[in-house]
Amino acid sequence: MSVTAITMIGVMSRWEPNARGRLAQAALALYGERGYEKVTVAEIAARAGLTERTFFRHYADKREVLFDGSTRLQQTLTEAVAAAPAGRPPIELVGAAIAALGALFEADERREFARQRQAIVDKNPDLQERELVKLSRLGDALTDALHDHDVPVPAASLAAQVGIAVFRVTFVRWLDDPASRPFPELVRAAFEELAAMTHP
Amino acid sequence: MSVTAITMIGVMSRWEPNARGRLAQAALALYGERGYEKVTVAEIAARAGLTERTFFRHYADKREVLFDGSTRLQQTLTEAVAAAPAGRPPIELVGAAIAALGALFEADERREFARQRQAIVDKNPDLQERELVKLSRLGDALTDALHDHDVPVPAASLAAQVGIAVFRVTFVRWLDDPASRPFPELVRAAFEELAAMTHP
DNA sequence: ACCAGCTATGTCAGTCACTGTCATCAGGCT
DNA sequence: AGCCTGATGACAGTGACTGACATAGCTGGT
Repeated sequence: MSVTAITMIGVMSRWEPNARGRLAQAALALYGERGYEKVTVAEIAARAGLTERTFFRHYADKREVLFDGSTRLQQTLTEAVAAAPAGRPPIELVGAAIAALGALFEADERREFARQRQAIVDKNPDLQERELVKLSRLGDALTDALHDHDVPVPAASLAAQVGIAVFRVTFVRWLDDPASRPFPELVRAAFEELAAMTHP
Repeated sequence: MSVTAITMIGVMSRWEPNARGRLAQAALALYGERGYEKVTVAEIAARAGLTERTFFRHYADKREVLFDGSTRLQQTLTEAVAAAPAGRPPIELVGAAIAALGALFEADERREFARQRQAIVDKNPDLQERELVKLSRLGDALTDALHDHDVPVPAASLAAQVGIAVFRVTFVRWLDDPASRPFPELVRAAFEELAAMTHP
């Protein structure tokens, strides 16, 4: 049993596997301990048992290591829109897509990871800058997905923008929720609030 | 007549005056000629007759030199909201505030400057990143201004987001407009489109 | 007129993010 | 065994940005 499940299942890599994951873990730990600015890339690489050069082969820059998940977020979002039945109102498509992100947030470790990550990002303007970009790209992807699903462009971009706004709010609530309610439930509640707000 | 009007009117500064403006002008020219990435800060400073260190005393970083106007934008926006009569619907306040930005875009040189600047920003992801941040902060400021003007928070943030979206669209149209219509006129037209879109 | 302080600038050394290039090493394939 | 490939290491270099200190010209008071 000295061989891990991953080693048995996955494609065997040479050297120590999962260099990318080790780098991300090391970065999160160090950023959390000393703050983003006071950590050098060389230190992250050293903690992961690698060199600085290798860090930059896995991540485009020092910030990107905290935003790795955004591609999976985008992918889940567009798949959910594509899988939805045709002819539904745009806001409903968006609601379903955002709720579908809950699948990525199920495990408790995920929430703990997200919490640490968010605490770091909230303390640094450069990281907030990058987060804005990621959310903007997420909105663009959502707009495209809606458009591919026969939603006319103006309605699509508006619905997508609203959807991203709801996501931001809901994500923070989910991180802070003392009752640990599941993410899709909070999404549903947020969209109901929104409906009540616009239909007095 | 060898003494310029500025020299006669303004407060005489030591050395050559307006170092900040010269840096901005040099940066715009060089970024335009060779692209943002292929220009060094030292080169910008040299063209302005200054040193690299002085550049960083005037601008926080290499990008910021292109985003100097955003503080005046923000100021104009909040003043316009504060000056509006109370009790009007939020979207109307926002429309008036965005239209008020036209005062900053009157002179033809302004349009030419904005055009050059936008061409540069559109070619570089780092600059686009910064632009997103500036627009986001503009939205925050607009939200605050609306809130101070007795608009409840949810309506304020929604109206502000919509306002920023309209601003982005209108600004591009204004830059490209072959008829050179004034900015506030285009803003009005955009808000009418929006109204028609939401009231079929 | 002199001195003191203030402010914008210059100078210099240093850190660190990021890149290009070449060497190396382990495993798979023939 | 020999070759190829993909991930890594080693190393040098560029350029953004910072901290510390020096200097020059103005400004105010005496």
